[in-house]
Amino acid sequence: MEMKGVNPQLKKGLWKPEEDRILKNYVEAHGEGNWASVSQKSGLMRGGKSCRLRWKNYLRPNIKRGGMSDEEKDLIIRLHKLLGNRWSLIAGRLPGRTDNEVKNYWNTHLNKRSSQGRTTTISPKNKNKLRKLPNPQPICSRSSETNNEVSHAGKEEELTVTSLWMQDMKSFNFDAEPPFLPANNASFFYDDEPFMPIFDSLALSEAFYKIDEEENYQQEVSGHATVLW
DNA sequence: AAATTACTCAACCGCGGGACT
DNA sequence: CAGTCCCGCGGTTGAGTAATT
Repeated sequence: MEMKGVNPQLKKGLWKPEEDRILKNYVEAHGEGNWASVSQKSGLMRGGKSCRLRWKNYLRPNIKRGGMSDEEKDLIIRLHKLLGNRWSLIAGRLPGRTDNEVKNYWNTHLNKRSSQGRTTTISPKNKNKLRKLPNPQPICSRSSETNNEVSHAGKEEELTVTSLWMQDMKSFNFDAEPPFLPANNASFFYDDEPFMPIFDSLALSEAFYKIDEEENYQQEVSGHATVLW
């Protein structure tokens, strides 16, 4: 039996353009899947997981790059409220965006926890630990955003995001049509990743139940339907 | 101008689940 | 049923870069 695990021959780290070209050519010729053999057959000295990730997050057709639009930000916030950290599910609602990109965007731009408590000077040795400090604030709390982080370029964006969030809390209508079908805007979804209404709606309805049970939102929110589905 | 600090995001890791034998 | 393989997910890291001192 062959040992699984670390292969010191395998290359790690950032992909070079030449490696991208090899992987892209190989996958376009042979199709996706069986990533473990890709590195051998293509000549890439990369692990299967690395190849798969590079393809999925970067080389795959129809990947959208660049900053998130306001609509995408709004959608991420809303879906995260519903689904939590189920990034692949959230990314499935954002055409051209990957779960990794959504996760990164949330952690760096939308998650207030990651930007709180940075006012003290941290030594270089500890700087990486800073992000791991537990934070008692709930996700998306706005409690501390007025007393610091007022002097960088992201301020305007944060205000936009948080105002969207406040708007969301007022406008999201949990009595609206259940999210079981995408109705007439099917073009909203991936062409190459078909929407799966049954599984998706199970997850979403589960999220609805949780919200209903834990926070009793249905009594608090009312008004017009919003644009999730 | 150089050093330090902060931030971003591509990529890695470990784990769990499904398919197959 | 147990073992193995493969895939996909979410958490985390750290290199590269931008901003600040």
